[in-house]
Parts: sequence; structure tokens; C-alpha cells
Amino acid sequence: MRRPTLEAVATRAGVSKSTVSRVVNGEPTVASDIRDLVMRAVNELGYVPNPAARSLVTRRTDSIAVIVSDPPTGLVSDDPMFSTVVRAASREFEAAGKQVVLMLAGSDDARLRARQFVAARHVDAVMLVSMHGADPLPAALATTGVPLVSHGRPAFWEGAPWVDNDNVGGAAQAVRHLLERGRRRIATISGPLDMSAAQDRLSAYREVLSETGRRSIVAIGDFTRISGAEAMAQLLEDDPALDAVFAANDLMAIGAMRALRRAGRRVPDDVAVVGFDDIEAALYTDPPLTTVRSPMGEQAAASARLLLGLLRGEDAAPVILPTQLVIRESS
Amino acid sequence: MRRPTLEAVATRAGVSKSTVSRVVNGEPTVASDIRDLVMRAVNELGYVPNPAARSLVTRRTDSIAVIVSDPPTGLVSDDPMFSTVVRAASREFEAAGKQVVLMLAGSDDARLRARQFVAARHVDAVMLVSMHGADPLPAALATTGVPLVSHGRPAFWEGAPWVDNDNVGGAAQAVRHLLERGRRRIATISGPLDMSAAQDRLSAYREVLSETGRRSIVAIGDFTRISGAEAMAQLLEDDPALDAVFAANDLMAIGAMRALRRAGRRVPDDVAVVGFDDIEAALYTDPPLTTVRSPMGEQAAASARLLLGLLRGEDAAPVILPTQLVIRESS
DNA sequence: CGGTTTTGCGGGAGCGCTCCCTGAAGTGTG
DNA sequence: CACACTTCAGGGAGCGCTCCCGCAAAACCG
Repeated sequence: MRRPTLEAVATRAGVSKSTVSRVVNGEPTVASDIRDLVMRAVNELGYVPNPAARSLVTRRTDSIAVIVSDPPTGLVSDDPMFSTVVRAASREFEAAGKQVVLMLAGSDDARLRARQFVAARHVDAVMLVSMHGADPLPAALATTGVPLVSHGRPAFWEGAPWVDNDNVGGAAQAVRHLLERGRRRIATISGPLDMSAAQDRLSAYREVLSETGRRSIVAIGDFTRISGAEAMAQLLEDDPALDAVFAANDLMAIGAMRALRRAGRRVPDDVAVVGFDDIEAALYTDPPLTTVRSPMGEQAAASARLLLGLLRGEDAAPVILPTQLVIRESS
Repeated sequence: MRRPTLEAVATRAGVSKSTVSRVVNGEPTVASDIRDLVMRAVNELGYVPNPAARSLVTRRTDSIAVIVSDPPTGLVSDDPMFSTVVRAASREFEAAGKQVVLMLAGSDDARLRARQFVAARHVDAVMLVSMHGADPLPAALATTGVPLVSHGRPAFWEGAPWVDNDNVGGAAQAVRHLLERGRRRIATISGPLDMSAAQDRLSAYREVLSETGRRSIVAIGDFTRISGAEAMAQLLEDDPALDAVFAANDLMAIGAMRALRRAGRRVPDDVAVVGFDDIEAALYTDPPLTTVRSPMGEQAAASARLLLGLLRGEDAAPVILPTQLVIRESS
């Protein structure tokens, strides 16, 4: 009825618990005939170690929390970032023999639970994903002493290594590209300003425009399609003569293109559009979207590896991955 | 240095371990003044229960594995299904105080690890997501005796309750809609036939067409955009005169629309397109996509609730959620 | 007011594992 | 051949918690 224990295996194999433990944990100091004896007993009984008992004594759990800031509204549901990042990180962790515990830090309640969870050492380490600047969770987690890494540089907080892509360089490249195409009234749709990616992309946009003596035309979105459409409508109202728009991510660029279509503007003839991220959907818009490729999967994998390094006692410095302009037909 | 234990709290509060345990677990049989005393000690010491010790004796882990079949190729990365389903299920589980352990069952190795993981009772229950028919994992998991539920009816296997949407009804509705619009040569792009959703949608398509004496024109995709585009190209080659296509999901419909555009066909003038799922992107295609809304988030939440019910000892029957045709401008 | 039940707390065994320590063989050396 | 040294297996404490049992005091009853 009850699952076999170490002791049962030991009895069956005619050896001690210690020996079975050694075999199960792959220690080399066991004679090979005894090892075989034990392995046979393990297979016959279908023995699987009890992880709770193990981690009670080792103080390791071999699992890692991936904490994703989740909007309380269920609206922004089919977020390509989530899928790409979580999958890439999971693969990396699983390859290292770590379990992934996924936590959504949407509400204050969820954040509290996450804090407690980590404090209870239910996990050995934490990877934070897309944290907003105002979020108190990173700092709270840092006090638990658990190794921490952030996917994306956290805004307003410098307590853990992070991996980000070159938001400033990528955005600058995008805007310069529009200038080279002869566009003169270039607007931008920014992401939420409590996120560092949005801050960086916006300030790079401003920088490049002010270098060339042009003025900024800015609307703020929240990285969702719908917000991109709304921001675009606002921009057209503010400056009907604009001839280009740089959206801080592809989702908003897609929304912007719909808004432009509805307003009777042709892309790229009347208004050029450039996005950021190069999600798969950017290939399927009409026209296909010019965008800045940010290696989100790579970034997530790098974050995961950084964290695994920390766990091995290595120390870790922030990493910035390069981006690349992908020119398609929307500009 | 070391984290405070139950015993430390007990000493501090001047009570026994048992009493502290009772307070921490919210048992009502403790006098309120003693409860306050204990709570104060808990807060002063920053005590957090050790989950490993707890689950060693209770034989519960309060965590649930969500196992998602993951293609080994990292190509199909920004899958809206993944994001929606994982988020919705997570929210449901977290609300019930359960932790979510995410596992990707992409490779045989990963499947083996998942099996071992569940056999070790690292989790109390398992939710399977988008399992393919050929996958041996569900049956393997069933032998562990862990409560199991499947998001989507598994093909070729009847071992656990599941929640699905009305694939047959939805697909039939879509095809009838195309007929009502006067379309006469209606093709379909099916999903991979080892998944029940693909099977059901295809057979409903065939059913409706044969009822009206028309022939089927079928191409097979794998639920990705690119496969939709390829399948569409194939269909145009097979039957250049087709005037409508029903894609078994929106992602493939989006790919199909691109292929149609490239082939110089107008949507819906030359070819009407209907998708399935109603992902958010369906609103942003040009023209906006007619599709069958399947409540993926609801379905995931329902699966989660079903599993939580099993865990409480309730028994569970399969659930089928209704779908609804959403008519936009692509048909 | 004596006896019985109820209430509330403490004692302590035991969950299944790891890892330190001990000791018995086996190996090498002068 | 005596001795030190290495190799490899067993014994057993202890990780932090829950939960059963027991007991004292309070509450209830006729």
C-alpha cells in the first residue's frame, strides 16, 4: 500500500540504508556488485526517493520559482512574451535538473504569498520576469537571502543581477532607420513608464530626435495591442501630419496598424511603422512589420543560466544582449 | 543564522510545540490569549514553517504539476494557448493555495523525468495540457495513482476526466456559416491528427459537407502559423477554384491569410476564411477574422477546478463547454 | 457536591532521508 | 610478518514538523 522506503530497499538487497542512499545518489564509493544488487532491489520495488525527506535534511529543494508579474485583469492574456520566456527558462532549468514553480504576482495577495513561499525556502532560487518599477516584491525577496535574478533590468531597484537586451541601442536604430527613410514627423508609442524597457526605448527615441533637432510626439501604452490602437488614435489626433511611428513593442505596433487602417492611412505609404521585439506575429501583419529583434528566448535562457551559476556559487554581473533591426515592408 | 523552528517559537512563547503547530495551522481549539502570545512570537522571530518537514508527515505537498506538451523545436514559441491556459490555471490553483509546478514534456527524457517526479509524489495532482494522442505520458502517470485531469480530451486514451470545448459543434457552425454565405468549394486546414481537437474539428467539417453533398478539400497543419501558410499554398495548388477555407485554429488561419495575400487572392472577396479559438490576434488581422470562440481561459479554469474537486474527494465527469461563432469580416 | 464529560494543552513518536562516525576488511611497505 | 594506511559498508542521530494520546482543569448535570 505505502510506497517503499530506503529501508525496504536495504532489507531487500541485504545491505544498509546508507549503502542504498549512496547508490541512489550516485556516489562512486560503492563496489559495483553491491551497486547492481541495490539497483535490482530498487527496480523490483519501484522505489522512488521521497523528496520531502531528502530536502528536509539537505536543505535543498532543487526547484526554482519563476515569478511573473501578472495583470489582475485577465485581458492581456495571449502575451507572446510569457510563452517564450517561460518556455525558454523552463527548458534551461529542467536541463539542469531543477523544477520550475510558476508564480503569478498579480495581486498584493499573490505577492504576499510569493514572499512567504520564498521565505519558507520552498525554492532554492528565484527568477523574476517583467517586474514593474513600483513593485515591492523584488526588494522583499532580496531580504530572504535567496539567490535572485531578473529577466529584464528592474526599474528603480539594483539588488540582483539581470539580463536585458539593448533597448537603448535597438530603439535608436529603429528611429534612425525612419529618419533615413526620409520620415520627418516621427511619433512613438511608449510602454508603461514603470518598466525599464519602456523607459530606455523612450529615452533613446527622444535622444535621437533631439540630436537631429526634431520634436518628440509621444503617447503612452501598456504593451498591449489595444493600448497601441488607442495610443495611435491619440497620436493622429495630436498630429494628423505624422508620417511615422515607432511602437515600443510589436503588440502595440499591431494595434497601431489597425488604428491607422481605420483612420484611412496606408502603411507604409502614409505612415511608416516600426515595432520592437520581432515576435512571430510581426511576420504575418499586412504589410509585414519592420521591427527590432530582441532575443527574448535567449534572454530568458541567459537569465536562467545566470541563476544556475549563482547557485553554484559563481558570481554574476548584468548582461546586455544585442538587438538587430529587421526591415520588412511597414517602413 | 539558521531559520527559527517551531520549537524556537514554542520556547519564546512559553508553550509547547503542539500548541504552536495548532496556532500556525489555524485550529480553533486554542484559547485566544494563547493564540495571541504565539502569534507575537511568530512575528518576532519571523517564523515560517518548513514545507519539507510538513509534507514529510502530512504526505501532502500542496502543489500541482501542470504538464504541457512542448515541441522539441523552439519554433512554435509565441503560442497564445500556452499563455492563456497556464495563466488561467495558475490563478485558479493559487487561489486554492496550491503551488504550480510547470513541466514541459517535450522530449522523451523530459517525459521520463515528469513520470519520476510525479511518482515521487512531489505533487499532489497533475493537470495535462494539449497532449498528443501518441503520447505515452498520460497512461504512465495514471499508474502512479495521482489524481489527473486533462485540459482537452486526450486522443486514444480514456483514463482521466477532461474539460474540452465543443469542437464538433463549433466546427460545424463554422462550415455551415460558410455555406450560408454562398461558398461552394470549402477547404479546411486541419490540425495534427493525433490531437482530439483536430480530429473533432475535421470530422465535423467532413460531416457537414457530406450532408450537403460536397466534397472535402483537406490539408494538414500543426496548429502553427507557418503550417497554416504552407497548407494554404498546398490547397490553392490542389484546387485553385476554392472559395473558402476553414482553418482548425486562428494561428493557421492567420498563416493562411498571408498565403492567400501572396497568391493574389482577396479575403473575403475571393476566398472566405474562418478560424477557430478567437485568440486576441484574430481581432487585428486585415480583415478581422471570423472565428469560433472557444473559451480557452474558462476551459483551463474549469480543468483546474475539476482537479481541485478530485483532490477533495469529489468525483468528476468530463465537461464540454459551448463555443460560439464570431462573425467578422473575413467571411 | 461527587461524578462525568468537555475543553485545552503538553509529551513524544515517527515521517524518510542524509551524513558523520566507526569499524572491518583489503592494500602496501620495510 | 607487523604495521600503517586506504577502501568501503553499517549504525545511528537528527532534520522540523504533525498528530495521537494522555492528563489536568473547567464545565455540566442530577
